[in-house]
Amino acid sequence: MQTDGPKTFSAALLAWYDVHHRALPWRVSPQDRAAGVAPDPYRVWLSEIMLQQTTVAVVKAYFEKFIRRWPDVSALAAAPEGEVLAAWAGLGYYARARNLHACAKTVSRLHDGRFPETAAALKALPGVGDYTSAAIAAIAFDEPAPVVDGNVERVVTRLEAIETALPRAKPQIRAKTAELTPPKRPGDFAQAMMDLGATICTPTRPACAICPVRPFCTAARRADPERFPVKEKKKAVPARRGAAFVARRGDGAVFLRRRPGTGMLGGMSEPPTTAWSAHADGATGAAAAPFPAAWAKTGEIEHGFTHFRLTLEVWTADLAGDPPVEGWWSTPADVAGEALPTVMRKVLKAAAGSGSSTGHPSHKTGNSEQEPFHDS
DNA sequence: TACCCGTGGCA
DNA sequence: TTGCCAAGGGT
Repeated sequence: MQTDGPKTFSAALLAWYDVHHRALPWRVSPQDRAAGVAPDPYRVWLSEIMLQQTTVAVVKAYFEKFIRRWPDVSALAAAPEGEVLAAWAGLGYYARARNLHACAKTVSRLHDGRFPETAAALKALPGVGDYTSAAIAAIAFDEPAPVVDGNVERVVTRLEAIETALPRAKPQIRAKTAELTPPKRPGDFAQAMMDLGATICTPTRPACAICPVRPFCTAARRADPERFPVKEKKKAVPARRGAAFVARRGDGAVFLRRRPGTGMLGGMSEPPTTAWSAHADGATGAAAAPFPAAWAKTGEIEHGFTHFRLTLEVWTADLAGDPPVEGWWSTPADVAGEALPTVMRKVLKAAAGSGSSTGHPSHKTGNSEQEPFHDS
């Protein structure tokens, strides 16, 4: 006869986590935690915001960069928003960065630089919702709050073979998670659930054979874990079209402007673009340019957003003077540090080295000044 | 409630 | 190529 495994779900999961937990830059290991090392709420919060809908692999480098540059919440609060957005560029969902900065200022001023210690109080902060408030409360402050992210939804719907489709199943999942969460080590438990979802209870081909909580799992017993979670079908994403206008100066600088502070890519930088029309015949072409110049179409880029696919014509012109619109010249040395979202970096790449107007992204050749200088 | 909001990797 | 998915939140 074999020895009995742990009697409770959380005991089985935590025993597994003690051995197989992932080592992550923002994480205190269960061993260190047991030895009395307290997580830094600032690091927990920063990592949780970055991890919203974003992969661990991508977040690591951004997290290290932010911590080096802004070691505590007051340092982050003191930074200009533009610098935070520039550091965030490429991570996506830029409202997160604006809310991150707003939250840092709130904590720094209203809370004297210390984060609230309950899920309820944390949830009042900008950018901190149901998931993040529970995660911070559990990990940083040992509150047994139910932490439900996409991993937990998958694990729990499989455990219980929940047939209700998401998002309607959320209340049931949350209730079951609350029931499973132990009064001791709630932070390790939450992180263990997420590690389990990320490494064992994966969306496809889950590794049930080595799962530490298989004895508790209904879906594994029925041999159909991949059916869960059941989700509503998503609508097809529409296409939009527009044009971007890259003005270049003799020294290679490009002309940028700042987008409106809210909405799509809010507060981020861009070369001037038209509105992005849902119609294929939307205003594009040189006539749609923000100011007259010898515009030449040098390419097109495509970019997938969450709710539409964008095709952007790329128009290029060389300018002698300053354009009659608000913005600034960004030299080749400065472009890397601009708050340019990925879609706009694609535009600049498509415009670079386009003096011969084929539109094919090719490396710079240094002969990009053959268009007549024009206008001002 | 349903929709808005980025990006990159992978089957 | 297309769709799905990743430690969701705001409105």
